[in-house]
Amino acid sequence: MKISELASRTGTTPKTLRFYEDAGVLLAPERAANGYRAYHDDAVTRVRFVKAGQAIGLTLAEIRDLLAIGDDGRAPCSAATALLNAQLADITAQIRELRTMKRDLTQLRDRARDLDPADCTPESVCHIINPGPCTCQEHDQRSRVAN
Amino acid sequence: MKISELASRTGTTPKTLRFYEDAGVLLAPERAANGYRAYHDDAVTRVRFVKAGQAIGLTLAEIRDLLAIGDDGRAPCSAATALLNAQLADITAQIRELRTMKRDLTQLRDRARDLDPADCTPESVCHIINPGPCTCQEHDQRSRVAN
DNA sequence: AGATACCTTCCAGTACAGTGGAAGGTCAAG
DNA sequence: CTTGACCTTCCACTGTACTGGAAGGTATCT
Repeated sequence: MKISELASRTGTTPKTLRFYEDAGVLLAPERAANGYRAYHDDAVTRVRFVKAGQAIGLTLAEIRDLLAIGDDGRAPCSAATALLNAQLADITAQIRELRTMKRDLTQLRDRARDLDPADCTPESVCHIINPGPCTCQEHDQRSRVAN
Repeated sequence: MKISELASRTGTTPKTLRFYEDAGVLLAPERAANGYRAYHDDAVTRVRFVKAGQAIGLTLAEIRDLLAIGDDGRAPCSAATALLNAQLADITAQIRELRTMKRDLTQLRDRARDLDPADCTPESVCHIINPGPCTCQEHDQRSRVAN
């Protein structure tokens, strides 16, 4: 199969597939007499695996390492499990961080509703986003913006 | 105040402050006779504002635009509110996406517990991450692995 | 023969927020 | 007078996953 067929079979592009080869996630395929890449059917599986990995947030480097283990004939089970757990911890941390952000953002927005633009002074540049020494109570420990 | 003082007062580095100036979030300060940057005290406020913006996930470009409005003498209130709402929507979407990922990851991990490494076959490269047509029930509407 | 739709390689650029380092100027202390 | 700690500019690089485009070869259709 030529590169554009592999691309359409896997929902990607020839450009991306060549990039994956460079990145080491796809093995260099055989070449036809004319120099065109000639993929086996199992390349489809491999590309799908790459996409499955990406879908759970793995980087191409992580996917490449996992694939390299399989290519060596070893079962990537323990590496995969480790990655899964690391990824889970990572995602969980990211969610926590985003939730904190969201809470802050919501607080800021709710506070902005109660503010009169007339109160705007450039003391804190913009007291909507940076509730500094303006309308509200203040004491300068950076615990405020982040809270 | 010289650049390293501003840096230590705001918990950043001279390098970053020069970068911020290039990026347009910090105004070019006056220069001392020797060419050194000479910052006013309000630069501290400005840098803190930048950090407050970053803490809620704004990009330097967004922060820069907000600051430019303030620098023009206009109150950035409406722009700030709009950004806040956009940001809120964005973060919410990101959280949703991460939660989906987390659910998938958890499922994968739980399934991996029940798998025997002996079942590993390279059919799906790694059935932990890419539960393909292997040990388990599966049906993959697109023809499965023709390799 | 020409058009077109592929294919090849290689180089460069995107977004983001910095960081590293070289080459050189300045300043205070010893 | 030298040392060391600053400061200046400028250029390049980091990581991530591509994307764009140029220059050229190939295959197929008309």
